[in-house]
Amino acid sequence: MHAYRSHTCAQLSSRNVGETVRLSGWVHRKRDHGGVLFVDLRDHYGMTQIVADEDSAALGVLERLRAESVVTIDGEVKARTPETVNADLSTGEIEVFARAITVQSAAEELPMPVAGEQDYPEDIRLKYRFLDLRRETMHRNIMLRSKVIASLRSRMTQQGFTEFQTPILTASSPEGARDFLVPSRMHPTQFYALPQAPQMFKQMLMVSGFDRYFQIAPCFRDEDLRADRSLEFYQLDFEMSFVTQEDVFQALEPVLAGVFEEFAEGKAVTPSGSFPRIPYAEAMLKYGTDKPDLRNPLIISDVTAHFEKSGFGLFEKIVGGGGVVRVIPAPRTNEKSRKFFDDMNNWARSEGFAGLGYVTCKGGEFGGPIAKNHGSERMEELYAELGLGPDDGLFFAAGKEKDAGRLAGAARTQVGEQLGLIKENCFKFCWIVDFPMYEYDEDAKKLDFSHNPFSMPQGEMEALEKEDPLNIKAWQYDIVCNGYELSSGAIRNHRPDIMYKAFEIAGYAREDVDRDFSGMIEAFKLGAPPHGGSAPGIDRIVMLLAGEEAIREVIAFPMNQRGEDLMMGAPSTVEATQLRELSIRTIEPPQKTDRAGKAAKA
RNA sequence: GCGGGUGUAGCUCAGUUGGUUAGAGCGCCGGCCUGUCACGCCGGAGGUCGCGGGUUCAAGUCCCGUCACUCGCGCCA
Repeated sequence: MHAYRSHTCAQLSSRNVGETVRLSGWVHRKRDHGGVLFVDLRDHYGMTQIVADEDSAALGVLERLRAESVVTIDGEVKARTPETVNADLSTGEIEVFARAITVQSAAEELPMPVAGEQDYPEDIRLKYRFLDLRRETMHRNIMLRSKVIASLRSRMTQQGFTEFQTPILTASSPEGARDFLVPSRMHPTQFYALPQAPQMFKQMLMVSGFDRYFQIAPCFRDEDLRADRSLEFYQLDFEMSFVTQEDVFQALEPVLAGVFEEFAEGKAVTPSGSFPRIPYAEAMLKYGTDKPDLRNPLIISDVTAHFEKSGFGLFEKIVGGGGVVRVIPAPRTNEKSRKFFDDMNNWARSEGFAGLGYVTCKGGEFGGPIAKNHGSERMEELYAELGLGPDDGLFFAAGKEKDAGRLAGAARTQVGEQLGLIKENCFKFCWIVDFPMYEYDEDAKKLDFSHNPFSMPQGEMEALEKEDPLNIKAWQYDIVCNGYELSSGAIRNHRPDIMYKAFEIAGYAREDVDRDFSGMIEAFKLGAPPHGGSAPGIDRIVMLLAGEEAIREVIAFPMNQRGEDLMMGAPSTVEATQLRELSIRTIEPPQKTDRAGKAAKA
């Protein structure tokens, strides 16, 4: 017999009754009845009930063992009597009568239990991640992650993509997020950077003629964390040669729709080939964000024109000053109390906005200060134009276009949630397209790239030369699912002449481009195919499929929101000799005690 | 850097208007229990009410500060 097991804890059934078996696993739960004792023995695969009574040598040992101890049980498979069968357990028709036990690892008292699905503080979960990962939901999430990645990989391969690896130690780039830097021992005072994305490398692979690249790529960005964003994350990074935006869409839609259909457990998924395409400007108006949740049926409207002249002075003043008024319908809120509308206003204030106006409507009777001052006749006009019914309320977001748009977008989500309008059990995808190439930077008082400077402008050189830069769109696109940005991509600018011109508009001299992006410019001067791609975020995909609200729930060993690994104690101070080798001197030596409890080394 | 929320036993939480010795469940320790599957019963240990200061005859409760965790804003082409 094998040293540790003849079967897993999920394998035995009534077919095995009478067999002598050996099982190994964790003591999940213990039920001690004195003369008879039950143990739920758990491994990766499942659970089997172990029984011991006074005829068993294992009884005394099992009585003293704590939960989560690891044991090997030798015993016999016995059928359970009909009234003791456990229908909730796949092995519930049998149990194993323990003849002998070997304790592989006796567990001490646990800082958090493994059995049960109760919530525990995240810092404890992260410090004892190995315990947390034993729990059913986490274990399932991590397994799902692996399956999703395997599925993505095979779907990409089937579409003729080739998997590559690109460097982790690479060069810092002035564009984009803050880099993680790695000091070079061999080149004192110089640093490598961890890749924010393998952007340059995948484009270089296209220049190298490989045609279709992909990679499950680790990416690193030294920016503050969010529930859906960590310092390190994985992307399904891909790039294609000789393609238009349309070709990229047709390559990615079946992969994403396919993997979601495969793992969505029956939830509706936007079918491949029918992802709606929403221009950026339209998304900002109708949804108040460039990552709209299409499960929410509410649509924002601009009603600025209605308030150019209005008895409601505040809005008239805002509009007169170049601001806008946007509205979010609140369908069938006639029965809602005044408190509902006031709470929404308080919510807006707590989010840091000036406030959220409202009009109530009950059987066609308007209420609230806006309606009163604007006049019911003009309100009726507005309602008719918006197609609102006599029992629909209305929320108002007014101010500078950027602020009002953002408030309207947040309010759209809040109203949708409060009124229970968000459709559940579905994944609604869309493309956001036609991102502007440039935007006006209010702080720097100059034009700047609004997103990726390496995207091809729509209209190419002609547009750059003739159009108002603020009207130029880029061949740039995002995929959004249920309000999460899943991927960002572009048709790249592979033409040095257009590149120089694009940078010139944003105020960068030819020498700046040559200095900062020499590798890419050089490559593009020696024969570059038109190319483009995208990079869906794998952590977010798995998070959505797992029904979780934080990527930490689908990452085996994540950091907390402060970028700390509480299990490993990272980041940490290092030995002075290590720093000396790297020609590094730290300023303001850290005095803090780190998470592992060890004092920082001076 | 800024704002919201939370902080009471190892864990999840309750704690009234500021008023006696701060409670419950789970876990832990001891005892009992031969059919449980969140086993049950009896008993016990376990608390710097995050920390510091203030108000008060009296603070878990009120005030100020601070720290930790968390969510968001800024940031993230």
